[in-house]
Amino acid sequence: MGKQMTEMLKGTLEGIVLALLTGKAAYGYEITTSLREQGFAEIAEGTVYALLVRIEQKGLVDVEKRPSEKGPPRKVYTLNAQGHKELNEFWNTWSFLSGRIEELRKEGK
Amino acid sequence: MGKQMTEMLKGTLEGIVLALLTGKAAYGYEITTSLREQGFAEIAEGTVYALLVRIEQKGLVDVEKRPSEKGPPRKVYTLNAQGHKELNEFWNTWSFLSGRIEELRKEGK
DNA sequence: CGTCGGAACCTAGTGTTGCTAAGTACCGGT
DNA sequence: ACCGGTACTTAGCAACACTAGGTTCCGACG
Repeated sequence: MGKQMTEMLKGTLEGIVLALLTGKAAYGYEITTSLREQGFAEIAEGTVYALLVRIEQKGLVDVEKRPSEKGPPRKVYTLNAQGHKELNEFWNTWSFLSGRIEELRKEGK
Repeated sequence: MGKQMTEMLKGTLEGIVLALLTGKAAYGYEITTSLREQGFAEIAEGTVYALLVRIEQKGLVDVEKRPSEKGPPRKVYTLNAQGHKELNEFWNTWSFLSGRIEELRKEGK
């Protein structure tokens, strides 16, 4: 993974995952492959699982264990009220930063 | 500063500063106040200086010391060829990430 | 003359984050 | 009995922004 992308993901990856969880609960392995299909080709598996542990401990998601036909039980994550709130703040922060940066890009040319 | 913003700045602040330097050389104190005027209200002074040391060591900028009428000599930073290259990569990385995230926002509603 | 404040810069230590690399557990097919 | 895919976990590392101090230089003011 590019070093730049790695650093840029800090602070945004959590929001990305929260956004992925809106409307549709999902489990770790699913989220990882989903991210890869959506272009985040080289996101490390361990990164996603660590992030999920974090947002669980922050109380942003509810967790339910469901048996799988193909392997060990899945941990299914659902966005709860606090998670929605956090996601909302994420969009606010993102909008501000994104706005500032796009302005810089315009001025640049 | 919001925790989210702090984390989100990782990986983008360097690009922001590089962008600020395009076309116009500047020194640390100037960059800090400039950032604050542009809405990054609570950026820590030390953060900017540390970042400047970093991009200097990476060879992205040329440095020239100029005396100041009002205090210790200023270190004026100018974007060099490698800096422009890095900035270009920054815009690519940013475009990709920004595009992905905006798509997530659309899908979210 | 001394000192206070603003301009300008520097640095050691901390917390958060994503990555690396390795491992464990479960199951079907060969 | 073993391999590969599914699914999750963990310890240690590197990069980055922040905290909280500090230093240097100068003019103004009492």
